[in-house]
Amino acid sequence: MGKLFSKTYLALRQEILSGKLASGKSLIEQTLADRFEVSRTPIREAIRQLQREGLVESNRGGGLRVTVVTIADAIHLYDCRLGLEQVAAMGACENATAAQLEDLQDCLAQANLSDPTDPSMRSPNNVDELENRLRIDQSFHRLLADSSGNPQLADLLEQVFSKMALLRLTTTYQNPDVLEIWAEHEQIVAAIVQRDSQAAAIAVRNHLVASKMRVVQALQGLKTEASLQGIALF
Amino acid sequence: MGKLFSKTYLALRQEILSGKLASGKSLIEQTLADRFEVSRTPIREAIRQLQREGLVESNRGGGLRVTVVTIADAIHLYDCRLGLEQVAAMGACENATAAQLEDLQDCLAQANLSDPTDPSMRSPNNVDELENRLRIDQSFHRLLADSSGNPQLADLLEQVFSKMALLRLTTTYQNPDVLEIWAEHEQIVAAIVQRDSQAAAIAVRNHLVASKMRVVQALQGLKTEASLQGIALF
DNA sequence: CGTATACTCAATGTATACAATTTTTCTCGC
DNA sequence: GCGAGAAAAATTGTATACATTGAGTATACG
Repeated sequence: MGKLFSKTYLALRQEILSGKLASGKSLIEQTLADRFEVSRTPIREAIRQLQREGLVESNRGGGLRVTVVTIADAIHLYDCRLGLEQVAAMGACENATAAQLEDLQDCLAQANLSDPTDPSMRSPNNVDELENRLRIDQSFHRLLADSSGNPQLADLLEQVFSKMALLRLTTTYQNPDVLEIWAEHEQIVAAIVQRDSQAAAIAVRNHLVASKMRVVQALQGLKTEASLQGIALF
Repeated sequence: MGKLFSKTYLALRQEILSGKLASGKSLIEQTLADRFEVSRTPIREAIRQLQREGLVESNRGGGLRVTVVTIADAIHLYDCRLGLEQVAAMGACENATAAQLEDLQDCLAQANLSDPTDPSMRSPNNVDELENRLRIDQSFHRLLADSSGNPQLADLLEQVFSKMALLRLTTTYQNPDVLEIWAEHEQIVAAIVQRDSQAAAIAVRNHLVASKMRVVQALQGLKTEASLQGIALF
């Protein structure tokens, strides 16, 4: 029952999100078809879907490639989130169901579980632990988007998140402090629970402005580091 | 040099935006292929692109159709714009080039040209004139998005605009007063010219909140009107 | 008469062959 | 050696045939 294109879509997506297919890598239909042992047709369909999600973009001069996210893009994406997630938070104050509020709180609980005041956990060198936290963070923001009761909004945010996921591939491992976020998340949830949309919007704004700053700093750190080694990152 | 799929894409897009292919109409590859006298392959490519733009969506139960925009969707889309365009306006205050500022002002001038205090022009029964104003309005908002210097943002807004264009097919002709907007547009431009991002954000907010209200009222008018006639609009 | 099963048909999914186009590489003349 | 131009290869675009799936219909059986 599993359509071939959806299998290859999932596989490709996984490879992109895991970095196995690096940012900027150009996608050749025949090559992929050979690798996945299907014809070009399902590959094309899979690529189209990835294009819709923003994980694949067209190379200048024709051809497709895995989307490249530059520092400038990162900033721009954060600004998009800033606009959209404030609206989402206000929507959530009006429309979040009891179940959704619980889910949000569960998310916080899960995060706290792995984030005691133990300083060794604050900046874990453990990659699994980091990935786990990232997953929870993504869940949180996705949950927030869904709670807004605005599917159009959730859709747009999903696209932004996809591209940010690409970004994190290069960033977060280098910058565990990005995970100061949980106190900020708690403020957001608190405001939503109280159905205080002004406070929620402000909390989201604070969170995203701070996150943006953290990430940009991390990226610029990476950049100078890379340029010292003569690596062209962006 | 014109690839077939781009021709059929343009044709299909035109038909959708002009209403010739009505909202909700389901798209059958073979049928379209016959009509445009090409094979199914370019049709599929064209449809995928339209899907990316949000003009085509998947029907529950499989199959694709021209996107249906309900009243709820209209509200949701306005909320998305509210978030995104405020950010756009603030970005424009920082990044708009002299040329872009001029373009924005030209846009206003063009609108005023066809909007003297002549009351007969205020609610033109002239369809061409209405379409012209709509075009100018779209240009204005697109220009605003571009002036932000944030391509990601412009991209997201473009998607929103596409769906709104579908909406206007049913709405605006019935509701010429929607075009009270120009005074509001002037405030936006004034703020951007002065590089006052707070004022710009507020002006955008005012404009979109008002527009949203106008459109929702118009839609609800349509709805009751239609239900009186036993027509299921949404 | 109702229901379940098999059939039919319409639509999409997949493979493949071929065309058109673009890019690369090779060679020839300078 | 190097640039122009032609041959070759690689890549995407298009057509078409066939497979699969799913929805609807007819039919046979209880």
